[in-house]
Amino acid sequence: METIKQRYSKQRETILNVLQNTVIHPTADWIYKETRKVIPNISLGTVYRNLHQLVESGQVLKLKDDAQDRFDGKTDRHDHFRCKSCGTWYDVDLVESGIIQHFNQAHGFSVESFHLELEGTCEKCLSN
Amino acid sequence: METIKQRYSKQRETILNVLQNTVIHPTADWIYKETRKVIPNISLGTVYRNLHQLVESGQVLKLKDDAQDRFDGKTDRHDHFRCKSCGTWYDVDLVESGIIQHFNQAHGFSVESFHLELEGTCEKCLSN
DNA sequence: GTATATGCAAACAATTTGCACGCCT
DNA sequence: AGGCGTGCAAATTGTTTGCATATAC
Repeated sequence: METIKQRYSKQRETILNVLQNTVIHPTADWIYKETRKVIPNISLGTVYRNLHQLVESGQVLKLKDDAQDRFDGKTDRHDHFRCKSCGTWYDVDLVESGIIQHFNQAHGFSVESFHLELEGTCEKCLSN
Repeated sequence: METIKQRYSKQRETILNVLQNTVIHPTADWIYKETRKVIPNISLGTVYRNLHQLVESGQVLKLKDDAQDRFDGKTDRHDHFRCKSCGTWYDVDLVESGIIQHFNQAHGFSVESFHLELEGTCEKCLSN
């Protein structure tokens, strides 16, 4: 194990700030453009490097969209509703039972499909 | 709306066969290599084109992994457990309550996180 | 015969990386 | 001073596409 020494950088701080002040679950490119408003000469490579670091250190979540990666500055456990029509990602809270019906009523959405992805360590790897 | 006219092709049939006879949720490249064992001169472009068609026509599911796409020949509704250590995707069945505990006991897995992604149409788009 | 499917290679788009220089600590 | 961070541009990776030919119907 190796502790990552992370120095302060204006670029990283700005990127994190941008992410924590939006609800749109943006792509790297959107973040890049937004960050440029504050640091006009920041490079795309730097944005990617810092996003990667922020994900590693748990300050930011990486979401799996169709083409590009998306990022989420909200790191407390929550779920998502993704509109098939406009692609918007909404933050949502789980309800314990009658999930879908309850959900549609509460939000005015129309849920057509859902997918639960569990992550952790499988039996095989646990025994290694 | 346009009905897609899909002709028979040995390539597509073989790809679908490969997908329906594995549980590993493979990448396009793995499918390519596997298909080559049957049709040695099949091209990677053809594999991608057919995977896309099979997804469109609902015969195959596309999963969102980290880097590459993964595909699933099992199309009935089900969920996944993904091992953080070895990356394996397991097919799993949801249980109605006490999901995580029940789950760990039933499979011998150690669930560390989960994420429910709902898809459908949002309120805004419903009114268009 | 005609539209769909193919192999091949070139094009693309998102992301990563090597390098020389800059800036925290 | 030493090492992490940066900007830039080139490289890499996964996927898509144009084109001429082959095949299904």
